[in-house]
Amino acid sequence: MPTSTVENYLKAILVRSSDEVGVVSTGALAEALGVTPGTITTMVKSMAARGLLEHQPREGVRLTPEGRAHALAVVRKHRLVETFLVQVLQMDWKEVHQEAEALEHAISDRVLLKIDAILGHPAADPHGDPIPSRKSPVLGRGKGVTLASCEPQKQLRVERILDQSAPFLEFIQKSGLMPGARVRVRERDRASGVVRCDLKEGETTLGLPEAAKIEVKVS
Amino acid sequence: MPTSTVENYLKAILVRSSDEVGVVSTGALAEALGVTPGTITTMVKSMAARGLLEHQPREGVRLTPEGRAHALAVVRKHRLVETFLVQVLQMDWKEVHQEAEALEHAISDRVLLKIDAILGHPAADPHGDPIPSRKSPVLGRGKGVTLASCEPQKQLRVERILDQSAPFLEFIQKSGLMPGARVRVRERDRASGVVRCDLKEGETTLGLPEAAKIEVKVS
DNA sequence: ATTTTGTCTTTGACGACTCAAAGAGTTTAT
DNA sequence: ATAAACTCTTTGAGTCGTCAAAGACAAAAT
Ligand SMILES: [Mn+2]
Ligand SMILES: [Mn+2]
Ligand SMILES: [Mn+2]
Ligand SMILES: [Mn+2]
Repeated sequence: MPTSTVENYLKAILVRSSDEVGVVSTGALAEALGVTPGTITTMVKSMAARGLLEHQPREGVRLTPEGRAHALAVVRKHRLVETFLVQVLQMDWKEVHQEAEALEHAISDRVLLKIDAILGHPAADPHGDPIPSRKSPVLGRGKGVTLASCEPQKQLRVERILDQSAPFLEFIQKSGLMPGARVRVRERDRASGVVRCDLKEGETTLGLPEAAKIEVKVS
Repeated sequence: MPTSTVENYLKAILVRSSDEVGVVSTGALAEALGVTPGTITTMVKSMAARGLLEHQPREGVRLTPEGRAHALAVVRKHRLVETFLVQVLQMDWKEVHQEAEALEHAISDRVLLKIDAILGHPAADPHGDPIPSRKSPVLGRGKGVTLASCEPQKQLRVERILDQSAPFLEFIQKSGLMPGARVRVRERDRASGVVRCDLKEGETTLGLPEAAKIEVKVS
């Protein structure tokens, strides 16, 4: 059984290996996990010895099928727990990511089955992130259009928030841009870097990089 | 923040310091925690240095007020989680102790508040163990009568099961002796060491040491 | 072609937790 | 009173996860 440290490493690698080859640099991991590069090299060697990943020195790291399977299981736990905390325990949307960060390592598969059943096998978590199913080794990653890239004036629906940081989620909540909300881009001004949107409850304005973190779908 | 290892040590000490002075021997802890005596001595020294307990070498260990408060908080978490797993997630009575053993270290106070509220601030867990409240530093310990010590022929109610081991819980469940059940001791034979009880659903027979693990109340 | 810069790895060290085995103290039996 | 038995502590060592600092490599600049 991997420790929770190893599980966090696996998750960080999975979520960053979006490109075709699936290689992640040790530097990116150091950044993501908040440890020094030397620590990453050490851990990565021990994880490679355990068969969880392959390490090309000075190149990067790639999950083995076993490592990938375990990483997906952890992501599944994380997202089901988040959904449970919001829907059953009525917790605040902005808090659940942090809580799930710990619970994902403590919840057994038995408990997870119960949670999944009570929730009715949801497909996405409260941030719109897809919940990997037990059988499909998929992890959809921000391929859709965003408020920064969509056509203006169309009726849209918020699909997914691509930034879990508390201040950003706070803003999303305040302005009513949570997943499921209907929204329309009134204008997008490249020069000033500003996007203006209409919502049911009034309007809201945000910067282009922020708009790019809100995935939408034509509806 | 104590690690989960330290939390388990605190809990083990609390639950074994039932006597007036509240002293627990390092040997008893080694036994309870499944580590060697030398490990206990080492850990106990570091916990004493952190102010969680006092250590009289070759005598034993006693929690400080701070250590005691933290231990009670962990026990509270454990028992509320057990209750939640049974009542909300409908998990099997015999499994929840094991699950709670991990979750008690991963659940935040915020989540605990929600759980406590949803359950309606219960006073006892599924085994009948009292749930310490946030304010009362109490931990009632098997002071009542048991099936081995009560008067025969009286109408009783099962209050508490004093053994969390899976096989024993399995037997309790099978024979219908779970907390809340009505029961009457038909006969107790010191010579053969056997207790015979009548329940709503038939009768059951058990040994004296086992009967002593079932706390009851006249009803 | 060198040098510089940026990234990655190695090395030595540490804290937390654990064990096995040897040592010290205490209690009980002879 | 001495020995035996029991319990507890010490010592030396190992694993895991981490850091700081020094070293190696590769890409980019000159
Ligand atoms: Mn985590
Ligand atoms: Mn999420
Ligand atoms: Mn525990
Ligand atoms: Mn219990």
